[in-house]
Amino acid sequence: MTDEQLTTMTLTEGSARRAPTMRDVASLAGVSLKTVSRVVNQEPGVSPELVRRVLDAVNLLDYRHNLTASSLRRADHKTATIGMLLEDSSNPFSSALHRAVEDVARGRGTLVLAGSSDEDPDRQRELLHALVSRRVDGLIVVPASDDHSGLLYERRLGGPMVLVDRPAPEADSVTVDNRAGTMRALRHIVAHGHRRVAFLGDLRSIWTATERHAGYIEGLAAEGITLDPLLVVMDVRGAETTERAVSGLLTSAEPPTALLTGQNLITIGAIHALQRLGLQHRVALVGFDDFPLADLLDPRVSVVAQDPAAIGRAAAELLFARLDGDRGPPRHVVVLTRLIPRGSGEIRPA
Amino acid sequence: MTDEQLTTMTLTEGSARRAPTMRDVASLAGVSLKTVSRVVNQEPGVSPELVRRVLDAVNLLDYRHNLTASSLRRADHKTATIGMLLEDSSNPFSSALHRAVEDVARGRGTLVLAGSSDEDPDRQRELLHALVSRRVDGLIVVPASDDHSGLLYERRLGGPMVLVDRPAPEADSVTVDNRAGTMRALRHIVAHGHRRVAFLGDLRSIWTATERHAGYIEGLAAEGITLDPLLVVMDVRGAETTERAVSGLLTSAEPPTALLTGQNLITIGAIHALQRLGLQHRVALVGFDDFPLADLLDPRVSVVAQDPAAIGRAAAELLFARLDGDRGPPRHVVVLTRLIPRGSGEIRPA
DNA sequence: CTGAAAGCGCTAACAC
DNA sequence: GTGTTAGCGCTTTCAG
Repeated sequence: MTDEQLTTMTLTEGSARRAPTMRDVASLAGVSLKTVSRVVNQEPGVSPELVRRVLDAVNLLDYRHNLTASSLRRADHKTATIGMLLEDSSNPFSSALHRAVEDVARGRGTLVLAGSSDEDPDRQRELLHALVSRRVDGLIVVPASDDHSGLLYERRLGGPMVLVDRPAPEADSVTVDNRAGTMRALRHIVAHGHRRVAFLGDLRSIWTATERHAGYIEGLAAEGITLDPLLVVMDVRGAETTERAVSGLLTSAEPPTALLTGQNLITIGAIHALQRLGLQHRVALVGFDDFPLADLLDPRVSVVAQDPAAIGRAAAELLFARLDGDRGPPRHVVVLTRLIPRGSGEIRPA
Repeated sequence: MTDEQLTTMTLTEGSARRAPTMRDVASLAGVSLKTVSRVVNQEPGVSPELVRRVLDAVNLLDYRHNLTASSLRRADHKTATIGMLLEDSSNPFSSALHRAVEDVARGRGTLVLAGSSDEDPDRQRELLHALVSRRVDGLIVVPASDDHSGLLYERRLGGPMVLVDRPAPEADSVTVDNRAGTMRALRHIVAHGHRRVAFLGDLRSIWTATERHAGYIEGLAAEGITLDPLLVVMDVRGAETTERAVSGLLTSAEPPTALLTGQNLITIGAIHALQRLGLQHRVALVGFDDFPLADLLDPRVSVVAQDPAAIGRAAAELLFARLDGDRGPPRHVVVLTRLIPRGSGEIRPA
């Protein structure tokens, strides 16, 4: 590039100037396009003198490497971007997951393209399509409902995929010990003298909900307590319906003396109901999944805590192992939950 | 594509098959590449018969449009992806923001590439670079600290940029009425009989922290109360340091009768300290920024609430207006905060 | 060590 | 309506 050309570019700065390309850098530095490519990609074997000239030109022009063009031509077609399908990026579990994945990805120079499915299979399909169209290197997915078929089909086309929170035999997955965690919670409650423990669970279409429900059933059996179907409410969704369900339970003829809630928002709804009835210090409560400020409430809320950061990290590491060429059979990581007694779960029956 | 070729492809299905391209679709459908492009991009003027043949071939081959190649060639160079720089995707304010932007973007067929800067300018630069390299169509940024220079410089190169939470004259921005909101909170506290109101603020390097501090000062003046410097603690970061600061204030010779906290985590730290001292029902508290479960605590926490969803929506709409060609001067949207009295802010002095 | 030519998968601009 | 040609910005391949 001659001085005259450079001047012209400077003059047109105000307008929407075309972004400089490698060619521009090359002609300004007086080298070939390929040499610029080598420097930009930090390939070895370029003389220090040329490296300097190229770098100077890069700075002068504010050249920014175009990864979209790069990955198009590149043999491995990698975009250094992974996709993530969340249930809802605004809920604390999802966002902690997202953050953990982001942190692992950053260490590998990779960015995360995330979307929220809201448990809607259509939305999930749409997002999946959008991510595949952008040729993400791999996917981390919290599957909406249990329709894994479309998901696994798409996996055949795109790169590797790691399932989170809900497993499938054919794919890598990271889940928690839902049954064992729930059983431990039940044992804990029973150890404090309760025999009538109600269980409130999420939509039965969600795998974790049925697993936790199963854990409750197994736990009762292990403790030699007969299941009372009236104490089980499934398909509870969100805080509001939970409030009604809990109120119904507690004002019934034979109310439970303790509650075991199968999910975050259900726990919060239950607390609302207990407070409204003034029973928060008389009815025991253990929730599955921890939440912020659980230790600031009165009573402090006992929970079976998941570790979303550990889950996210595990998922990301599985994915990157695949991207590094691991062709082994599907791996299924189970991250353990932890019972945190804080007060609400240690209330004894009247 | 002949039948023989198709058979060969089917046979190699098990191995890592190259993803089908438009050419593959074209030859299978017996049309030109351009016709496939027209169908895939839903351009008008293709006979129904050919549309059908192309679509059949697409389904048969599981063809997925390659957006990276498309945007490279396309005149506008749009990638249908926007970048978002957050403080920390795992905190509730950031994730609500993210979600709101995602929702607006979805309506425009656009995906969101997000990263967390953790208030670190280096990390911010790095992420910015990564986003620009991927040629995002535009950026929504919650600036780390107040070093806007690098940010605005990058803006000249890339597409449009909207600043959130911290404004700059040269760029579009969405902020909240930090001063007015804080003044309203102070007036509210004073109206309940307090004269000694302490203020705890975040790092002075953060614009919102200084604005809220200024609101406190102005509020005092408006109420005719002399500022007592001993009641002001700035540069409080996180829950722990807050706890120490609050304990110090409340055990001093002339303790405050009310607390005004300038940020989420500071409010929570203050509650911890108050609970530890058993003063939560004696010292009034109003926090800037709402948080989940604030209405489940005892006492319920009065706050000046921001509306992260509205902020995110506004930011996304500003950005898409620019992407639609708006070349007007920078616009600065201010989203109003709202005082929510819940109990803690209505405690009267002893 | 450096460079010229070809082409990644797609769309723009023009033929027909 | 449909097809042909050129080329987006880059990396690959291969020649020097």
